[in-house]
Amino acid sequence: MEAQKIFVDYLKQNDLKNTPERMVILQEVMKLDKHFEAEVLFEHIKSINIKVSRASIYRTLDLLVQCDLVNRINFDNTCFYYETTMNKSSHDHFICTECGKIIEFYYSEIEKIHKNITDKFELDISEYSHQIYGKCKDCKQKKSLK
Amino acid sequence: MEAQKIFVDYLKQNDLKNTPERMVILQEVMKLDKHFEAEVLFEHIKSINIKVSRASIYRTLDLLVQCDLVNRINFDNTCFYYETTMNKSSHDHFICTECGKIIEFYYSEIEKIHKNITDKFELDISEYSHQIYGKCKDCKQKKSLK
DNA sequence: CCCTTAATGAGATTGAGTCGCAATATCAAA
DNA sequence: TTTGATATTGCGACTCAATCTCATTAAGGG
Repeated sequence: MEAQKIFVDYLKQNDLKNTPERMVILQEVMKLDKHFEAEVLFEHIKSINIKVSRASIYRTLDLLVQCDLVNRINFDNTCFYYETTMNKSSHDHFICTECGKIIEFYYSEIEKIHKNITDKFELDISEYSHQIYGKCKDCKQKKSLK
Repeated sequence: MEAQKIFVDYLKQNDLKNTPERMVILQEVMKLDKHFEAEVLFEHIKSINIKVSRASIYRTLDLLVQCDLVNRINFDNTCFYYETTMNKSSHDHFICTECGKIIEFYYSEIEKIHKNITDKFELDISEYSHQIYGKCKDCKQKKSLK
């Protein structure tokens, strides 16, 4: 299903209004295929001469996370990062602490673990966060050359 | 090995000085058996009439993390949480988004995944972060009674 | 077209965490 | 011991993402 339809439906079902600001934000977010920061999105939208306030950026990103069009990820505690979920399967991230490079990975075991925990403790899992930090191949070699 | 000896050795090996502030912080941290916030530790130490500045709390916690006596965990992006590693094996956390309850869990598959990724991408993993969010058994039931 | 209700923008505010710097303490070597 | 190079401390100022306030504006059902 198309992202815009999902979002519009979500708004309607929750008595929220379909505003130009929300549509612009969705549209620009869907163009991004990498992880991005709220501030960067704000600057980007400003740079194409569309006026949307910082507060609306944050508020709308929250909505997009709630209707599962966007994931919010906490890489480094400096700020949240966002990524669209469309055409992407569940995945986790490796972050190189030297150069910032990000490697996405997927292991079905993760899902099995979550299923197991859900059953064992009778939980209702809504989201999860799994990041690995370290040095990537290149940075590891650079380091050892010194 | 005793925590204090590990810390003192670490300081010596890195040309860092053994100061009363550092010893007090270590001592108070080791008394805590739950996850705690830097600010709470700061207030606690102030409350027992020991004078250590906020900056020293943060700086010393960083050192304790570096010498592996303490883990730094990012639960909710409001702030970092810390926990001692002594007498504890590697584990991850489930955080109830309703009541804040934390369940610790361990699956050896996580380590296998990390080993696999390390080999595949030739990485050098230094740390990882794995949290699951949702409702615990109690909060799930409360919710469904409404 | 109205009217209720939600949304927006601008700027103030928050709060964890960091930084700069002068004053002070540590500790190895003399 | 005493000295001196260097690390550490504390304080307060600062940063910066994110949130909040609130007056104004807009959406959209009836």
